[in-house]
Amino acid sequence: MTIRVLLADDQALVRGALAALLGMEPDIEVVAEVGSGDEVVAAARRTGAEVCVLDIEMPGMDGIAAAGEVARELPGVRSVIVTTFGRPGYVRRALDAGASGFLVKDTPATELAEAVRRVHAGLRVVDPALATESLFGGDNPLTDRERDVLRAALDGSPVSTIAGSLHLSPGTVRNYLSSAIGKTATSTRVEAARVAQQRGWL
Amino acid sequence: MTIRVLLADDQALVRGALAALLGMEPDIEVVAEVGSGDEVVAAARRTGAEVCVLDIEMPGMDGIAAAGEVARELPGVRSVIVTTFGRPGYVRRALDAGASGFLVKDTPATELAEAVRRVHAGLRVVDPALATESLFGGDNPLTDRERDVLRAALDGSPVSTIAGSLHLSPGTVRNYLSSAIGKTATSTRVEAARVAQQRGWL
DNA sequence: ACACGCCCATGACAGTTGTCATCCCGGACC
DNA sequence: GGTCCGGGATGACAACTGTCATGGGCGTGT
Repeated sequence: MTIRVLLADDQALVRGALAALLGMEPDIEVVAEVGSGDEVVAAARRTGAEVCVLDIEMPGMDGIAAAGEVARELPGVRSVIVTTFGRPGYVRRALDAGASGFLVKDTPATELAEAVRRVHAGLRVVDPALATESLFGGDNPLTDRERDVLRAALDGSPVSTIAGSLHLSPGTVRNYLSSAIGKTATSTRVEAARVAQQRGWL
Repeated sequence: MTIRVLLADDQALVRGALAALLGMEPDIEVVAEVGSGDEVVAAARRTGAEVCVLDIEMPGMDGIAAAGEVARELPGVRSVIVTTFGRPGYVRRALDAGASGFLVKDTPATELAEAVRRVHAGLRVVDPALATESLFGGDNPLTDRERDVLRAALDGSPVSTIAGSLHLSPGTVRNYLSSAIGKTATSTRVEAARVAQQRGWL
């Protein structure tokens, strides 16, 4: 009696490699592999997956959103988030969305299978270093609009462009940016956007 | 008689997964795994690796620099670059440094082993889509100093900070930025920095 | 010797950005 | 009803940024 696992990662090589890694465990069987978050629920339902291993950074629906959809649509199916970036805000968002596990890709390869087993048994698994950091790191102080303008400011576009894409007045955009710069303790909109992103606030 | 492979990737989980993937091939043996570019040559020499599979994005020495060191220090040992980002400039730089292969992490998992075999046999392997793009994408038009200021401008720091960290006059920094903005057809320093990075010009 | 390109700098100018005060509107909460 | 907070906006001001002209020094080719 094996644990049926679904794998979601947009990088085919990494996806295949993870499948090979998990496939070496006698008690684990990879029953589905998908390359985007949108396909997760359908594939999990079709193949009867019991645990979903989800990357966050994917085109279309990201791993956190996919975990949320899985939790709503397929009760009993658990999710483990596996991601490159150990951003404090991600952990909170992932667990709130209904994920049961959270690992960063620096963790030793042997621990993935162990995490899958634990999650399958109904336990929660969170990278310990990240767990404390996310508790201490505090909450997201940004308002909805501040997040919007920061996302639009990430690539360094001028205020006029941001205002156009959000259908706001340039002056309003500058107000939100100024407020976000204050909350992130930075001095330019791009610094504020990067800091916010690194903390998982966007 | 198997092909002896060294794996370098800073993400332990991915590294282990790639090892599992390659380990499934009967004619390939993973003889070393390292987490940074600095360890590559020593580990390759110690274990008698014949092919090095190198990620570009690593702390310390990156995969391209490591491939260059391997080519200089261990003639006969070949390198395959495996990276997340298919940036046109990377291909050129990697091949110039002495790498024999270049793959992006979107490629199907089955092709990695095949690439290792080809490279071991003395052939060159380059992702076909990227090969044409890098030929057409043209060369890096930036001067050394322009690259320096763009790297320092990536996170959105104000000119005064960039000038301080490079020991240059603020006016000089603005001149280089202005020139780089022109060459990248952008309108702010951060846009220029991001465009240059995406093309592998930094 | 000369031209060329890169490095480094200064000064001036217009345009953009960050800050602040101030306003209006609509919920939510006491 | 009053207070607070978020969304949206305007106007003014100082600081920063992008552009351009102009200068000098240094190394490489012809």
